[in-house]
Amino acid sequence: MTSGSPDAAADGTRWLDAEEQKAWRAYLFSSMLLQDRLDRELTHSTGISHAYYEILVALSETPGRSMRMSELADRCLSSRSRLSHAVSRLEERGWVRRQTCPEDGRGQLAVLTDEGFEALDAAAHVHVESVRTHLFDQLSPEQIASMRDVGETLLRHLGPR
Amino acid sequence: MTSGSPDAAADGTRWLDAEEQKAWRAYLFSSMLLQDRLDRELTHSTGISHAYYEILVALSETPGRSMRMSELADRCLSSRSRLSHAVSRLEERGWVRRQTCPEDGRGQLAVLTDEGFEALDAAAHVHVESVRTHLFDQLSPEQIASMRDVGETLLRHLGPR
DNA sequence: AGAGCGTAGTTGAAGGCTTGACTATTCCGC
DNA sequence: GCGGAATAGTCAAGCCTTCAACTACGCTCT
Repeated sequence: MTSGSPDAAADGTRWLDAEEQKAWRAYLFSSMLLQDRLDRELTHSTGISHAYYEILVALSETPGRSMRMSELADRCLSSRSRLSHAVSRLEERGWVRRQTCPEDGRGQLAVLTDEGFEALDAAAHVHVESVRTHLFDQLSPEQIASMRDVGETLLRHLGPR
Repeated sequence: MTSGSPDAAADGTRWLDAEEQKAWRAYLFSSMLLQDRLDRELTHSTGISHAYYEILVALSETPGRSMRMSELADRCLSSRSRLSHAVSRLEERGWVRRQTCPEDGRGQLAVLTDEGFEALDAAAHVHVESVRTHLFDQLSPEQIASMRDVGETLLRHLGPR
């Protein structure tokens, strides 16, 4: 919807003016295209989607290579249900296994297996190279700094759900 | 994967250093959270997902409120198959109808109905207000300008598939 | 005219995600 | 320690997306 007035209209809606529209669309489309591109390159050359990759990364970065399901879900910006399904599929591939949590009988630990670590290692090369090619190689140091600044500002607002 | 060296390692992979990691994650997580938030607010208060919204917007901005399927797919960053399914569902709701293209017998035109336009009109208020609240209200004019600049730079690289 | 090729769009099956309901376990106040 | 509330995780149904055919039409060369 392109609508007339730059600020609050008669109906109270604060429509976007033409410049704001352009800024918003450039941001939206670029982030969608970038995510799409990275996900496809990763999926096609390793068989691991970006969502699964994030799970493996999170586990690999933790001492013991294991994490509670809920914590893992939070880190991966995933719902619990989605994570549960994803871990089941990773388990089928032999990359992760479940283990009941010693401290809390309700809890489950997702543990990265050695096979999982190897798969991640292979995927990491591909993924990092993609991020460099499509993001860092395209931007100046100043642009990278602004990108981070904008990202962090938005995170402070969006982070606490 | 957090890996040691800042630049090209022995294996040739140009790993990200700690600062690059932070910049990349801030960008990725903020754009994911933002899209998720906007989509949820729109879906919950209007029953229209962001993907459908984009389709309706594209149609509404065109003279005749109609567009060829392929062109529509491109504008919505959608595959043809995905768009075809989506239009079928919008058709069931009575918001869009299909019409064979006069100039090219192979082609189909998606046409926005009056009901579709009304639904879009209602949704637009909600969506624009969300974008303001979660994006523009959070950023300074300088940040907005950088966001646009970064987005446009990335688009020039990613746009031509 | 007709063969062959490219383009436009659709379809169906397979798999992923979301929602909401459900089970199991722990925590807390008495 | 016991009953109720809260928390952790799973599961099933339904929707969405993807992939790979598949149909239908137009274009070109002979």
